[in-house]
Amino acid sequence: MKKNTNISEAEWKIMKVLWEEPMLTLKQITERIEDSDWSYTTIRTMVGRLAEKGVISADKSTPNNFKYYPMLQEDECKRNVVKKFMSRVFDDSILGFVASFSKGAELSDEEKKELIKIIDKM
Amino acid sequence: MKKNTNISEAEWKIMKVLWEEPMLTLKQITERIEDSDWSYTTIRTMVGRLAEKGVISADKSTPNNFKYYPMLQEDECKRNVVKKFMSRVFDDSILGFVASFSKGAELSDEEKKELIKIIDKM
DNA sequence: CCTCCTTGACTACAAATGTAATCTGTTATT
DNA sequence: AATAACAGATTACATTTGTAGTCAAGGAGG
Repeated sequence: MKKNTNISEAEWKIMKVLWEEPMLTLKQITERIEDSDWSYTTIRTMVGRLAEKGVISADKSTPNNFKYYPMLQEDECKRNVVKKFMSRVFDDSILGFVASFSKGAELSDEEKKELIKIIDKM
Repeated sequence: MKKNTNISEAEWKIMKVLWEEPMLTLKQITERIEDSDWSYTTIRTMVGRLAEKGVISADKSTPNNFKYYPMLQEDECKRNVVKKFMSRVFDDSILGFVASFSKGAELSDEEKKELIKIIDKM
């Protein structure tokens, strides 16, 4: 297996809070992880791994109070995982995806309108 | 960690061929896995694990020539992973997904039309 | 009947992931 | 100063995943 830089399922939770607010201490991250029963050390591990992977980095200028921030853009990461996911499950067929999605979710009229707008623009 | 029944990335390849054509022998599966450099035993392992997870099953009435077939429906599996994926990456926002997707892919006019139809119907 | 090939079963093993506990150094408190 | 409380580093460990090798049993060929 070659070296891996993927963001794992659990790690996404961390990334979401860091993209929302860059420059958070471990403690702050912990506070912002919603409804998770992870222990502090678990989160510490995730953060460490994300740093190893180069997805985030730490500002160590404040000892005992490192601030963590993303090294990769949310947008780019999402685009990447979408691409992989679409290929893995739907052979890149957006139609397939939407068909599948539509059977499991409801859309408001607003959302529909929004969506159609995006699609038209593509 | 609790018992896992997810279909892993690599396993999806197997499942795709089995959903396409149920009732295949290992050999046939091997033949149908496109452009993969997996060895026979690797595929054997995957198939074994899928069976353990209850995703597929084997018709053993023909000794030395087991036929494998899906126990779960393609549709259902896809809906499940879509749900998980959407929650993990996009907090269930289809808008977010489509916005992201649209930056990495092109759509033909046909596809757009199709898509809009699906969305309208939702 | 004995040998070889095919098919299926069992074993292997490193990397990734989920989930932490412990240890150590520093800061704040009494 | 002694100690408690926290932050960061190191270590742990079972599962899952990717990737396969080896072994055993049953048929095919000589």
